[in-house]
Amino acid sequence: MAFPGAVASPTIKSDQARALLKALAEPLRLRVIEALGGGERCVCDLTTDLGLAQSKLSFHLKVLKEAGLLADRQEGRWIYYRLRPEAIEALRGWLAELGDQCGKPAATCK
Amino acid sequence: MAFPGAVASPTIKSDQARALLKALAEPLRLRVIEALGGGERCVCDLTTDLGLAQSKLSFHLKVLKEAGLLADRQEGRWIYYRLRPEAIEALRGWLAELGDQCGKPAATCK
DNA sequence: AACATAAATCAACTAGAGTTGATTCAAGAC
DNA sequence: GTCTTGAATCAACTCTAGTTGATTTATGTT
Repeated sequence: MAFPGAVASPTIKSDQARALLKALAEPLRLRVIEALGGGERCVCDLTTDLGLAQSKLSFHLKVLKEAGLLADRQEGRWIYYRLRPEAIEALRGWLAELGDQCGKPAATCK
Repeated sequence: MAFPGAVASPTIKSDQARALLKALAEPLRLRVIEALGGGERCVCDLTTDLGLAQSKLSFHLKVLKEAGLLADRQEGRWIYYRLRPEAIEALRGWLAELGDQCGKPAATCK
C-alpha cells in the first residue's frame, strides 16, 4: 500500500515521492496516465488504445498501482483502472516543499 | 540545453517533464538536490558531505544538470553547483496540468 | 618548468528495469 | 461439466542505468 491510511495528504515522505517520480518517469507509463486522464478504462481497451502487448501493459499498470497513482476495480471479467489525482497532488505538494528549502534563512543560500 | 530559450515556463513538454522526473527519481540525486537546498556548493564539499566517490558524484551532477535542475559556475579550480528552482516549479506546473485533465468535461470521466 | 589538486571522462563491469512469450487463474458463456 | 476470454504471473532474455577505478584535462602553486 502506497499511502497507508492516507486521506488527503499534506505531506508525503521522500521515499513515497521517489516511488511516484520513478513510476511517472517512464514513457509508456506516462502514456497510460494520460490515457486515463479521460476517465476510467478497462485493460482490454487500454491495450488496443495504446497498442501494447497485454503482459507489458499489465506490468506497467502494476507499477503505477503500487506507486499509488492508479486504483482498480473489477466488473465481471474486466478490470477497470482509474487515476488517483490525490497521488499527483501529493507529489506536487512534496515538490513545493523541496523548492521552498532554498529561499529560507539558510546559511550559505545566496 | 534542457529549457531552450525558456524564461519563466508556464508549460513544458512531456519529454522535458519526464527528464525531470527521471533525474529526481534516484536516491543519490535526491540527496544532492537536498544538499543544495541549503545553497550553492562546490563538488569537493559535496563529495565529503555526501560521502561519495568523485566520479560517482560527477556522473549524477551531470544528469541533474542536463535535466535542467542544476546550474554550475567555475571559480578557480572549483566548480560550484546550485539548484534551479524554476525547474522544480516547471515540473509542478506540468503535474498540475496532468491532474486537471480529469475533472474536465471529458466523455467517460465519471 | 615540475608538481599538486579539482573535476570530468572513459572503459569495463554490475545490477536492475523492462520485454517477451508461455502459462496460470478467474469469470462468464455454452 | 467444457470452452472461451480478460488479465495477472512467471522465467528467460535484453537493455539501460549506475558503479568502479584509472586516465585526462584544467587550474593554480612552487
